[in-house]
Amino acid sequence: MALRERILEVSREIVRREGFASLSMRKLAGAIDYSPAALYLHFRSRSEIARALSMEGHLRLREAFVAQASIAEPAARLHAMARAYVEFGLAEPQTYRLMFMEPAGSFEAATDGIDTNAPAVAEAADAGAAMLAPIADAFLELRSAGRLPPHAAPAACAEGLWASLHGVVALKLNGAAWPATPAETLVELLLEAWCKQADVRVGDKRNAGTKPRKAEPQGNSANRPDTSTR
Amino acid sequence: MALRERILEVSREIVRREGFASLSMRKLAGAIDYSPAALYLHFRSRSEIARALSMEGHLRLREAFVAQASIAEPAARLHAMARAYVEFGLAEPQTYRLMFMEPAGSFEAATDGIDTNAPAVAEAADAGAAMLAPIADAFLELRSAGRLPPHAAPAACAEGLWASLHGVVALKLNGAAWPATPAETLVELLLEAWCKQADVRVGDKRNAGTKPRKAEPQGNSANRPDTSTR
DNA sequence: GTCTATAGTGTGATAGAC
DNA sequence: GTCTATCACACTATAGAC
Repeated sequence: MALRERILEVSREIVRREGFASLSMRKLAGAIDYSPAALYLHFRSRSEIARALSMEGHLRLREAFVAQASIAEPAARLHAMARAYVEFGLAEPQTYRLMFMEPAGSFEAATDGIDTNAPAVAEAADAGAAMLAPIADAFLELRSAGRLPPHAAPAACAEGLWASLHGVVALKLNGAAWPATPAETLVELLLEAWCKQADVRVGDKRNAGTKPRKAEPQGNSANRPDTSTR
Repeated sequence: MALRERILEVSREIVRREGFASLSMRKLAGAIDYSPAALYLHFRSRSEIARALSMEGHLRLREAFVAQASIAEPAARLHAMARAYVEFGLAEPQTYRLMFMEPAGSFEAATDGIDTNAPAVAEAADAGAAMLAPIADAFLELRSAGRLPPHAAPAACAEGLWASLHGVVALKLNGAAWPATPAETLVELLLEAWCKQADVRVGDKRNAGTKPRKAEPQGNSANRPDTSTR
């Protein structure tokens, strides 16, 4: 029983270091000093391990978002969440790959049964919804405050911003020469474009910069609460 | 000699249909009715074929951009190029994957020699630069016209917009449930955000929509010149 | 230039003994 | 629960005959 946890633990480490592609059942078995066959007593297949690890990743990402929830000003909160997202992706490239850059069929093909397939898809959809919800909330607040055109659907905006951030991370992870612009700069540009209130930056390092038009009163919200969800 | 072309031709077709991952030397050899060994007389390795196909793709993408070059209004040109980009990605998912979603090491590892490695990287960088240049040009025009904040570097904006578009395409190609919003809608949102002149849509289908504030005179530029570069 | 044959290495998953 | 042994594949790339 503890073995299942141990398998996940070691898998997590291998994936983090070498990527899921290089996680083979043989290698994994060797790392936990068991025979390959033993793995199949706790996981139906290699892809099921992938799904488990992916879900773990989504959980961590969600926690990173929750840690920003106390920021009252919606644009600043969006900023913080966006930065957290990109930081997560760059800090754990292989986990991010597993979560967002694996072709859809990979996991579904694993659970071949029709019944067992459904929960997998639902699980993935839930993870997506849970990630997008706080972003959409922030957009909704922005729109309610008249800082966004009324025809901008919060859900669509959230997906659009997410896609943009994913683009930055994905290109950076590929390690090519392009884009040459640092990820942080790209994120700044992105958010400046998405919510046109770029001057509102609560409790951030470079607050003195450019044009400080409107200082937000709730500066205390910068003290992010500890990630005690864990 | 014609064999090299034939190899590329068949490879292109296989990749287009099944993706590069499923292009094996055996399968390829079978498809052209030669032995696997014959392939290595024209290509050093499988990855060299990948590079060739990727470059072909970049060429086609560039042509799609050139076809929009006659649109005088920079925001409208950006719109058109963005749409062309996403259309290309969605129309040729596997080629797009090969071009932008393959980890960087894939091709470089192929040409193992140190001398032969350099041109490969240069080639890739050239392709990136050639793709970004027209986008950056449009942003430069926008800024010169005072329609973009002066601190927005055109090159960075171009990379930012590219990353955003890539994010949309990449997520859509993965075939997951998210994002649920159609790609076209996301692109509209994206561009509305990036260049805040969303009402300028030259010669487009849904021109009558929303708020037609300023009709552009050069509607004739919508007739894209034939892609005769080929 | 092109072939046959094969080396060498990897993989996921399972049957059946203990 | 765990093992050994193995099935049944796939792959890139090369050696050497023609």
